Amino acid sequence: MEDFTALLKKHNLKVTPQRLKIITMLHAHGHINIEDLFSEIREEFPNVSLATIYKNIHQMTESGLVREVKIPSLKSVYEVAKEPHLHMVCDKCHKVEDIVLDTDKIIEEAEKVSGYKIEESFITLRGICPECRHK
Amino acid sequence: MEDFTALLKKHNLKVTPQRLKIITMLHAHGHINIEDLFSEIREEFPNVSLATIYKNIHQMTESGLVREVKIPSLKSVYEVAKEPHLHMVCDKCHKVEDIVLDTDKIIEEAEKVSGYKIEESFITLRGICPECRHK
DNA sequence: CTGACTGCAAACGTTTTGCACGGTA
DNA sequence: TACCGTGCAAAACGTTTGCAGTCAG
Repeated sequence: MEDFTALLKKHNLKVTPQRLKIITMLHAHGHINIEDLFSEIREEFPNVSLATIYKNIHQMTESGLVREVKIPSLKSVYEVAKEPHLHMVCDKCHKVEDIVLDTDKIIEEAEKVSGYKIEESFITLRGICPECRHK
Repeated sequence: MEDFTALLKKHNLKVTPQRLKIITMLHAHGHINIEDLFSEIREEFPNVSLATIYKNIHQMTESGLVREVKIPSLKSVYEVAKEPHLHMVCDKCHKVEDIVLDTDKIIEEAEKVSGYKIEESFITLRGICPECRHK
């Protein structure tokens, strides 16, 4: 995905420089929290308001363009919505990575055990990343 | 588990009426957020302070007696720490339930794919509970 | 041209802190 | 008794809101 202008239009959001920058940052970082997002955007738009960041992140989240990811013991981070995936968090360097895995088995099992009709799954795995292990 | 006095002592926390009440509430509800916890405890201890709730929840979380559970689109809830389990959240009635499931397969698969050494997993499944489905 | 978006400032809700008093061990 | 825990009030945070000016469509 490269054309963020089209992405905004697809979600019925007007294309503004601030919004393009937000999506570009989310895409570049993979995952980023509000505070870091704000200070990075400030470098290019010194007058950008924190309120603008919040308003836009909420609009984008509601329109389905962006997703909030809640991770234990970390601030919420945001990502551009894409195919379902798991989150890996490193205990040492605190980076967040996506991995794609087939979760059908466990969902099916959970439905059987609980009687729920499951709509969505949120899986976060905590541990040590390969880079930190080899230090 | 019934003896909350012993549980507190085991975690090197002094036994106070407020702390006993907090654990009793967590245990009774399974999962509860700070706001609800506060108002329920107020019924028995009208002068209890919100600061006391926060301080104690933090201490209990740090000592490993209590766990925070972050759930998408809900406030954080807290639970008495117990064996590893998944969380089921109902989209309609918003209740949170625990289920115990074998997650070894998916953890193993994730370790293989990512190269991480996984220490802990956080799995939340969103859907409709049996009670809400049959209405 | 019109409605939506932005930046600013104020308001708001939640969580944390400092301190004097009281209770546990 | 010594320290830790409690309640209260104030402060600190993070997030939201209202509004006047500006910009995208």
